[in-house]
Amino acid sequence: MKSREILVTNALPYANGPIHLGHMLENIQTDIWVRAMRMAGHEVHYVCADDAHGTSIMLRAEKEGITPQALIAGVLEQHRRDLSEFGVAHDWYSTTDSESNRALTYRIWKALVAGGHTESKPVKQLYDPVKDMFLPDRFIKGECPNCHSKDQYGDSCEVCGKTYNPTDLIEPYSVVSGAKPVEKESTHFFVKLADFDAMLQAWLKEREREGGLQSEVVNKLQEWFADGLRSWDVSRDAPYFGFEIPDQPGKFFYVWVDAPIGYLSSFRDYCAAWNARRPDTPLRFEDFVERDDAERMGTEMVHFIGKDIIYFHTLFWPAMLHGARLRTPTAVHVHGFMTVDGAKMSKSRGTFINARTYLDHLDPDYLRYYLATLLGPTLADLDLDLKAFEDRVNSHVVGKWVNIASRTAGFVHKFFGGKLADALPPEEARRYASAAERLSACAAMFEARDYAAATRLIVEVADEANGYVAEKAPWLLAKDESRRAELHVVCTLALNYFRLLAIYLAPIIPTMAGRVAGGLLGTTLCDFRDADAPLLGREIQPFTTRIDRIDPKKIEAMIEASKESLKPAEAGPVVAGAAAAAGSTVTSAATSKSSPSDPRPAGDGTKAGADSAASIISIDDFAKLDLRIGKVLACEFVDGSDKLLRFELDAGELGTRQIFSGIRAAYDDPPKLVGRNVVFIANLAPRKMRFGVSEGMILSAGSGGADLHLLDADPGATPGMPVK
RNA sequence: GGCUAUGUAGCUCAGCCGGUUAGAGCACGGCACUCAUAAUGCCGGGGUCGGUGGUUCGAGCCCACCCAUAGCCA
Repeated sequence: MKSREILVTNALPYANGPIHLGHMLENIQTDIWVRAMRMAGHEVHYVCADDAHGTSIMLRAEKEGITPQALIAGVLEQHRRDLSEFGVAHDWYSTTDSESNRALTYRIWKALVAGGHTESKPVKQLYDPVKDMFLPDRFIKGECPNCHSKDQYGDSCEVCGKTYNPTDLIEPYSVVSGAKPVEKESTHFFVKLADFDAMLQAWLKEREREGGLQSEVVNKLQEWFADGLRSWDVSRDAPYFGFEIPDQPGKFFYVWVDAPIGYLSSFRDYCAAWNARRPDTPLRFEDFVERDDAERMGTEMVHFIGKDIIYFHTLFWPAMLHGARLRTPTAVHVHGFMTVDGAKMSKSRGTFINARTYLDHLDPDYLRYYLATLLGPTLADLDLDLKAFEDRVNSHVVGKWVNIASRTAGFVHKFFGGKLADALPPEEARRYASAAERLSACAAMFEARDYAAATRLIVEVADEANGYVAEKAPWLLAKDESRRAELHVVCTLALNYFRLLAIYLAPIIPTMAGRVAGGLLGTTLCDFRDADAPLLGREIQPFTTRIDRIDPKKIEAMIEASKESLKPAEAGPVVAGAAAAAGSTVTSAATSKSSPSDPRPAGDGTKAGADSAASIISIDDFAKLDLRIGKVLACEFVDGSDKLLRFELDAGELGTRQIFSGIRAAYDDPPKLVGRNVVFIANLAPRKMRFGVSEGMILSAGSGGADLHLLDADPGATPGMPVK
């Protein structure tokens, strides 16, 4: 198959609250897709960002007594950490409150203005006379005009379900100040969607035909055309946290204008960083974004979103792009929502689970696996049934898959010096080929986002593997010395079944699959084609990597902790909204503690949000680093420190180096690291520590704490070799 | 209220263009095995396919209406 170049995004989490399991559903779905497409040989760029603007953020920052910039910077850090610890491997994670996003937003707006696709007209809206601001519907409450329930929001009644206008409320009041809102007129700016009617209908049909849009999504959108596309109000009055509209002081872009543009500006920042590091193989932003370039290059742009934000992504977004002569999305993949134990996530039941709370108790790959068994290409909602979650992960992952290796590897070490057989006899070769052939269908299932089908197939083959082992009964063969060759073959095939399954499980449970396959077989899992031929004649390691079963006590503890976590957060009704939504306009228990920090740095094209991962350096800066391969000669705990490990590295021509590294939480068995090649900075100024002098720094990936992973070099790298 | 979806064994789901006794996994019961993290293998019980009516030689699958659930309604 021809290798494709794909820009992938998932919806931007709102920077007003922590990542919760609803977000994780989407991020996991997208991440599995990205990993699978890469394993199928395609080039995928996966970016995301925080959605940082809007009234909610502004008010929340005010309430906490900090600037909105400080608020979103703190949240951004949390979001990045939570997502990366779940194994969601965004290539770039930015924020919509960046200078590059401002520039792109302005460019698109100016193109729309120049094309005559905008208009302005007066709009009457409810206004808070005390706070001096216009009130979005969700910031007005009052008595429902239909059922007379008290304290209902301005757009719909949660008791009777009736939708209405905020002006219909009886005894309305502002959620912000409590004042009675008054009607006030203001000029708003609009995008004339009707200009794009024909273009959008054609685009929808074409995308549906090519599989870029689910037909139920296109069906749903028909109602918009049936009623005739109205102009879209894209402006908000000050005070508002967002981008001011060019030449219109006091008018700001509605958050939904610059949010999707954030996909592109995040990607632009990523391209800049990429090109600084790899000028020889540049990544051209234009090839993915400019209409003509994208068409010429055949690049794709794929969005993953929740069903709540369909129309933003399939009407407004393509219209804006088209109006600005930019490429439109190749695909918008829509998923349903997650419920927990059959009901909406509920704070009081403890089923409103934040990503962090989950991570405190359970391994992220468990959830990734469980969700994969449920995820299909439809908009149907998924239920996290906690009992099923426990049972299925324990049965499939541990009982079936890991068990294959765990029950056969021992024989290989006991009788065959840890080496796999050099060849398989015809029956076993046929079995392997047939399993590989059947599993190869997984690649297409992953691409079609039918992970449930892929896991079904994987489980089927795992069952077959266990059946094979039971049928051949290696424990009986082991008792008969004359049947050693047979035993060798059985274990070799079983371990190859295991490896085969690991390859196709890798997109779903990358950490577990990588750890087990790496630890036992000494192989990496990054290409589906590795499944074509079995691993033969190869030495394997003893089976020691445990994948623990889910302990139900940990699930209980997580639920308890989720109940706890909302207690300190009752800060008042900033916004409530549909709390279970997994899309981008989600708010929830406010647990972020942003430290007071400086406001936005001067706009110079670098990312705002003030943090390390993003600023751009020149090639010269990079050249200053002397990165080297070091072979671990010794590694031990450091007395008096619970964070540090002491390393002695063989640095080749540089001699030996002593380095203290704060990775003890992630590597609690230091002798195991001896013999490994690591990457370290050789020209870092030596630093005297209480325990001795540290002569460099060892590189590891991750967010800190137990989430740190040493970098490995492929065979061929020798101590002292420079890393460039 | 309108629209789009969803509703199949205790649980989570699969059922291609309507076609013989409706499938899987988990859970449950029995047997076997003891290599393996009480893991695995074999056998079994369990469903009027949300409801009602209709089209058809034949419907879980098509049509109508109803009920429940979810999301959206610029």
